[in-house]
Amino acid sequence: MEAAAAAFGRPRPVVKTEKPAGDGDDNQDSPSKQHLLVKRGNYAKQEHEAEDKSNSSDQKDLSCTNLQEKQLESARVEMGEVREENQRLKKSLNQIMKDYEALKMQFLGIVGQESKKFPNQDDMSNKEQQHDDDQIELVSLTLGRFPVAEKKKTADEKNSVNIIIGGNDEEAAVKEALSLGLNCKFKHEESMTVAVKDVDSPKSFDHEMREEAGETNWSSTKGAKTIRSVEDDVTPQNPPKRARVCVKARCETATMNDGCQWRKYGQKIAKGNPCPRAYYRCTGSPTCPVRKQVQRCADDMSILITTYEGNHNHPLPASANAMASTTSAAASMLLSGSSTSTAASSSSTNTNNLQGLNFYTNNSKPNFYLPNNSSIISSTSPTHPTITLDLTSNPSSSSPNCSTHFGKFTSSFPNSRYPFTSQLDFGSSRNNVLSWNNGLLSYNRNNHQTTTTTTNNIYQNYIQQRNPATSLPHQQPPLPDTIAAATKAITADPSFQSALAAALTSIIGTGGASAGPTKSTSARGEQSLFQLMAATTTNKGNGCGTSFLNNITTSTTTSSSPPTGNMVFVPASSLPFSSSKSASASPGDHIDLTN
DNA sequence: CGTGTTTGACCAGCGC
DNA sequence: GCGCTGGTCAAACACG
Repeated sequence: MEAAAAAFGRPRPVVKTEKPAGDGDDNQDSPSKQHLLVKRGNYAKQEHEAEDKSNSSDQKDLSCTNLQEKQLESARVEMGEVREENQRLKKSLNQIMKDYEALKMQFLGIVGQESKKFPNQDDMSNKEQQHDDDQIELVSLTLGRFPVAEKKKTADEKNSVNIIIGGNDEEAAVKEALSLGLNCKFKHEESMTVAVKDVDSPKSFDHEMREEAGETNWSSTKGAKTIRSVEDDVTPQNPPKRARVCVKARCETATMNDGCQWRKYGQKIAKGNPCPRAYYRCTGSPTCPVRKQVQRCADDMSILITTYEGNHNHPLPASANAMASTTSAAASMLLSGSSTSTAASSSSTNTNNLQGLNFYTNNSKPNFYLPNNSSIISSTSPTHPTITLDLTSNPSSSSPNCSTHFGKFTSSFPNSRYPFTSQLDFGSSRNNVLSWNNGLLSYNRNNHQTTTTTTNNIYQNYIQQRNPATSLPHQQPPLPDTIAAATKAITADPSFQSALAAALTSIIGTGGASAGPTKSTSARGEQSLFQLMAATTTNKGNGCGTSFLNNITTSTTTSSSPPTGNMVFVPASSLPFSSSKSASASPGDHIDLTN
């Protein structure tokens, strides 16, 4: 209760009032505490003075005793007031929790309706499906402090997805793990099923590749293919949409280190791409349905495209949780946004306000990243949504679209009737710049909306200093207000935060090396970005491990707060990397958080 | 010996 | 029906 109250930035007077006055309390953490302590100190002082007086004169004993009694009485009265205040706070918190529950139920209802709109396929069932039916995992989107998040995760284990956004209030400095709501539970079937063995995987995959590189040779002829999805439980009445989460990032190693344990079970040479596509299966649990495909971009070998499918049905380490959160959140966004595909077909920019989570879809804006719309449209089979978190900033890419966007959060929801592609263009925000440049991921927070994006990008300066020969990412041209607004809203989406943060985590975790889909990935006890950020920010006194993430959103909506500076992440690709087969060692992990 | 990788074979869906 | 393709399986192999 107290923790929850603290999470909402409320003082906690009860603790102090419960203690007897004058017990030598040296705790002066919070202003409220200090306030109470001062009061108590005054009382104690008065009492002490009264005692002195009583010692000096017996005649004054009676009056002093009366004074003490009065003081004691007043102290009791004040304690009672504090108790009342505490009760009010509790009531307020209870009301908030009730509101939250109501909103959550509303959200679940909306999600359920959304999924019904897409009675997609998925007649397949496999050996692992039954298991999943019994054990639908929870995916925790934790952008805040982990301990509570983990506890909550274990508490309400099934069919739930927790999105915990750390509070950004003053109480963040409190040591105890606090979690601030947005603890969204999704009915697994509907929203959260990221997973998915996208039948259409080849097409969407190829399509993304073509989008990225402007390539046209990639095979996109194949529609839905083999459905061997193991993961998602599919009820015949309400088959879930299949979603895939594709993360693009510059990575020189075999795979991105996302914290999970992966076992490679296959490799194929996909048509049109000389680079083989590797298939990995999560080994965190024997029945874990999560799989991922790893393939390098044909045009830019430095770009690693990792496609995740499925939800983990086992506990994940914090670092792995991040990526799981990414996939879940991204898929959630995608699936949520997909419901608006119909509307999106008639408008260039569409807003889907999902329980406060703004989701924008865009299907026709030329500015948006859809160089090859036709392939989506030509899709005849009810394909599956693919959301792409593009953290690559490829100045040298042959694709003009590539060069004009720092980071693209692209989701394609191919639909035979209402195909659309939504793109979250990180680079379009004038306040935030998240970009991969030469393997360096930079986040630039600029709270002054009138300021251009890159002017204050210390990271870019840093890049230039480190590698003057390196060309800076393409300057983001001014974008229409609609896009900017969409970007703002998207970046304000907790799901987006989660996806973004998790992607960052995965990339940074890749570290110099990592990658490895081997057992060593998690054996090293790698540290997630969140943890690193939490430690860093806490040490700096921000007191909130999620301040970084919060900044992402708050900076887009507020211009009053002073700029907090830039954060520069140096991922693996910019560092010497090992070419070992397992590529598990990550000595080069380097995170440079500069303020 | 256990675990993970490699790699050819196999399966299934789709287009012609 | 056939071929192509993506995806998976599983035996052989490698590694610690």
